[in-house]
Amino acid sequence: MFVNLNGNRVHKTRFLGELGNLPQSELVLNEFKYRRGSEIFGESEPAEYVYQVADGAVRSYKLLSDGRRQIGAFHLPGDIFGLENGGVHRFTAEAIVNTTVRLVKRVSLAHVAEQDVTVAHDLLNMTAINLQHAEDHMLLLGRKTSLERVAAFLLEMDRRLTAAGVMALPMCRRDIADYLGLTLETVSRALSVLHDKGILGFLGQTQRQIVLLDRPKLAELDL
Amino acid sequence: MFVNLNGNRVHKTRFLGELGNLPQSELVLNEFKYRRGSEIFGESEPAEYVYQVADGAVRSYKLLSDGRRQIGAFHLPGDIFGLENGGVHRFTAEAIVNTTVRLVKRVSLAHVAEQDVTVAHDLLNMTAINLQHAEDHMLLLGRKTSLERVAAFLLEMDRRLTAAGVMALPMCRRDIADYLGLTLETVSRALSVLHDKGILGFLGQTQRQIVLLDRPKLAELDL
DNA sequence: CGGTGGGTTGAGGTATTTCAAGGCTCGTGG
DNA sequence: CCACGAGCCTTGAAATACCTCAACCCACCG
Repeated sequence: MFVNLNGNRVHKTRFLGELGNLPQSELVLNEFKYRRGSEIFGESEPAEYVYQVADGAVRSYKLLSDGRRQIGAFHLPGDIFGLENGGVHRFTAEAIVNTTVRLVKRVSLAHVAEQDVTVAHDLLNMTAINLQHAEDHMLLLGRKTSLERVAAFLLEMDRRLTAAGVMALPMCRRDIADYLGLTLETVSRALSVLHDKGILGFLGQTQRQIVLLDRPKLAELDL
Repeated sequence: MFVNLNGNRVHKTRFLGELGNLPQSELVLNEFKYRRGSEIFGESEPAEYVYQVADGAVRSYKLLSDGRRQIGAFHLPGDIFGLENGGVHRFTAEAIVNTTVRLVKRVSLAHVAEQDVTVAHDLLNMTAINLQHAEDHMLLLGRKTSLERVAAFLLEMDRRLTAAGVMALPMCRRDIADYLGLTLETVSRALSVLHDKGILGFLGQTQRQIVLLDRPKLAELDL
């Protein structure tokens, strides 16, 4: 083990799951740790690696020149991100909390895909899943009210990261806002409304741990 | 030639371009005509065919239960649409004007892709292009002002369909609005602003033919 | 302990929507 | 050939959902 320039720790491991049963010999790679807030890759940088979240959480986003930010996706343990068809990243990716990622060299993956049809198939599948998420998110961003957006967000997170009834959100209100095309105040108010309606509850004082008390009512708000 | 249930005309032809150099024998298929406003396929219908616009224009959109609509993309001559990785359409597609499409059976395409690596590659490529468009559109929908959205729309259409300096938009203001996450009035006002600033001009009384007089200024508004 | 990084809440401002009126074009039918 | 209605577009005025600005609270941490 050693330490890289960002103070992030590094050691060897193997890529897991989702990419079919890869011939592991081809795809041994590094495991990396990124500190809360540090950048994993930048928009328009050459895409050298493909990443998988081992532990933690990642946001990927685009910026406008004046600093407005749109988060396109949150990546949670098990998720693969940074997969590009062209050679260039189209988002910036940052660790939301201290995060461990596994990575493979993009070219070696492309190489394997040429040999192995199932891997090529998996690549297409993953791209299609990303596309579907983006399509659903366009509907949310273009046409839903703030309450509907927050409800949809909670349901998405509930689906993806609930352990035993409690949702421990890794991201702050500003991240949620930039994901939903709102301001952090509007997100906060929408959560308060849902809380007042008895649809959700908070655990602890941190406001990051949420319990969904009435999923059906939340689903009604989604549409 | 014959006429189908919708009164749309049909005859035989061959699929063109974009899918590499397909072994054409495998992919002979029908050419179809859809009348202005008619549905080509519906959301969540099984995806039997993949389509290419030969002539005309198509919108694909999602609806919320109360009728709010988000158009995810416009398809212009040469564009392929209705390509699904799963077996189900995730948008409704409608002809904006009288439109001719070519179509191949999805299964036969999948079959060819299994044999031919370059076709599989093209499929991934097309999905990745759709993904990129959706990602860019999320930024627009989540973070841009109405003027920026309309400017971006004009630049996109300029790039995709300008013939000799004049842009003949096939879609109405409401379609543009539902694409940009705005109301038709807001789109109309934004166009008026751009017109007043001397950035664009109208041709004829129809307001569908637009001339970009100052592309650099328009690009500034995009960001 | 004081500062910093979240988070909530209130008050006021504003971009966009909603509602409404009017104009133009085009197709249809008397 | 003209009248009429439907569709499309623009523009104004009023309403509103969301944003901005600001104050305050709390937890955490050097």
